[in-house]
Order: sequence, then C-alpha cells, then structure tokens
Amino acid sequence: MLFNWDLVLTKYELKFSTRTRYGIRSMIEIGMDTSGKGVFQKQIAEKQEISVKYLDHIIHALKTSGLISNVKGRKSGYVLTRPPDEITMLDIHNSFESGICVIDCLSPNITCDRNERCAARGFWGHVNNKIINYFKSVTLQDMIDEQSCLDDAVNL
Amino acid sequence: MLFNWDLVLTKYELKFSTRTRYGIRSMIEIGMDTSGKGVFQKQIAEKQEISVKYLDHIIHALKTSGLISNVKGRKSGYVLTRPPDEITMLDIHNSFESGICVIDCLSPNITCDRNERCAARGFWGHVNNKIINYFKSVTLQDMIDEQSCLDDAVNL
DNA sequence: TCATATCCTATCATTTCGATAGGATTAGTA
DNA sequence: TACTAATCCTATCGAAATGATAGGATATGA
Repeated sequence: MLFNWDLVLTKYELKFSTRTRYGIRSMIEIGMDTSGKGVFQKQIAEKQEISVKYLDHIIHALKTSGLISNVKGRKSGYVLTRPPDEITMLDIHNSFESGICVIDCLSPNITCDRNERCAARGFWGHVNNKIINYFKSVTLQDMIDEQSCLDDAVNL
Repeated sequence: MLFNWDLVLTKYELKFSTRTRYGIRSMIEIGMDTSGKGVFQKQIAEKQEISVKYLDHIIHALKTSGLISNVKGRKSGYVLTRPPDEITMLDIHNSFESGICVIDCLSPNITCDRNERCAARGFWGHVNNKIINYFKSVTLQDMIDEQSCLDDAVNL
C-alpha cells in the first residue's frame, strides 16, 4: 500500500522548506560577522554544514530579494543591506517563497463560491494570520542575540 | 526550467492537507445535524461538494480516531461520540496526520548535534507551539456557532 | 432477498522536494 | 597579463507525498 490512512506519519504536510531554514541560518551567520570584510559562501557552508553548491541557490535568493549584497564586487564577502533589527523572519521567508498561505482558498487568486458561507475558511485565515504575525514580530537582531547567548553558554 | 528560484510560486510549502480540510468540514456537518438520525456520507458529500469516494477515506479516518460513529450499525448515519465543545481542531487534525511539526528537527525522533546551539531551532519551536495552541483552543462548537451565524446571514 | 451504504485495498498522474552538476563569468592578485 | 578562485546561472536527478479514483467485498435494514 502506498498510503496508510490509519496512521499517516506526517512528513511533508505543513513543513517549512529546507531553503527557508538554511536561509535563516545563513542570515544569522552574515549578521553576526564582525570582521567588516563580509562573509564568504564557503564560510557559511562550513559553519552551518550546508553544501556550497546548495548554498548557491540560497545566497542567490537572498541577494535577489535585496537582503544581502557583496561589500564591493564579486570576490568580497556578503553583508546585510540594512540593520538586522529592520529585517524580519518574514522578509527572509519571502525571499524563498511567495508568502505564507496555509490553504489555497485564502489566496485572492482563488475564487470559491463557498467563501462567504464557509466557517472553516475563517479558521484557516486565523491560523494564517497568526503565523504571519509571528514571522513579522521576530527580527534578525533577535536571532543574533539568541545565538550569541547560546554561543556564550557553550564557551563557559 | 523545472524550478525558478527567482520567484517561487508557493504551492506545496506549508500547506494543510486537503484531507484535514475536508475532515473539519465533515465534522461541522455532522455536528450541526439536528435530525437525531445521524448524517450519511452521501449527505456530507453533497452539501460539502466532495466526491463520495474521496469522503470514504475522510470518514474512515474520523471513525478510526474515535471522533464519530454510526448511531446504530452500518446503515444508520454518523454522529459525534462526544459533545462538540470537547472536540478541538487539533483532535480533528490529528485524525489525519501524526501531529503538527513544522520542521523535522523539532521531533524527538531526530537527533541533530546542532540542537543545543541553534537559535533557528528555538524560533521554529515557537512557531510550532503557536500553531498547536491555536488548534487546541478552537472547538467544534466554536465552528458550529460560526457556521450558524453565516447560514443565518445568508437567509436574511 | 435485494438494494444500498459501508468498508477496504490498490493504484494513478502530478507536483514538489532537496540536492548535485557543469560550465560561464568575473575580479582580485601574483 | 595570466592565473586562480569565487560567483553566477541553468539544467537535471531520484525520492516522496499529494489528491483522487476504482473495484469489489461485506454487511444490513426494509
């Protein structure tokens, strides 16, 4: 049997993508750099244990969305384009996905004649908003502070 | 190109499954029945615009998890096994999935040596808890009340 | 007994996923 | 100037899960 309806071991349902996860970790890495020279792909790959080749895509997306740039030209390192307390988790997430939309009928592109009389849709809307609002409320600075704490704890 | 990294039109990332969505709508349908005879698969299918055959799986899962049962034997209708204010959205969701876990490393089954020093993991844990808590806080009774309101509005 | 609603298992095409690969391009530097 | 190394860009892979349908077995109320 391909699909066991009795006990579905959730694997893909409601997962955030690996690209988003790696994206956040890369941003923390870049945001925490104190060298002033920026951070190289290679450095991120090593420290965050991600293959350089896969990181290619992550970095590309972060660059395209305008969250990071090279200090000066190609062979320098990457830096943030604005202060970390002005970058939210939603900004990073949206570099990889077109937004957060837990079910299709919440999208304005979808027309469903049940919308006006569907209690379930209201519920899903609330779920969606809660997730979005939390992503908006956490900044990269928060993550950097948290990571600093964890690093200190290890070094004690 | 199979995958455009510049603008990923999210389709499957962070979606709740159709089976869970249909499950909630079916439960509302069953919970709102006032006939005392229970609700038949066919009725749910018609009113909720879901194929009878697909609903087969939905009903089966709800039955297996103990949320619904036949009033008396096979050819009666389905009824709730407990009051709707004692059934949460999480109960319904978990009839179809093994739980809510937005990234794998939150699961106790996964061991990652980064756990203790990964700020990102803390963030994902918060996201996960927020979703779970909201699912716990909304009962089927809430949904029924909401649906009643919507129905009334239409009939005015 | 007979129609019918349920139960149960199998299967399908589609889509996304994470990941890798190969090479083109560019820019620091020796 | 030539070399080296980091980037950029496009293509492709296998694996997995998804929504949905199908066919028939089983049981039951009239």
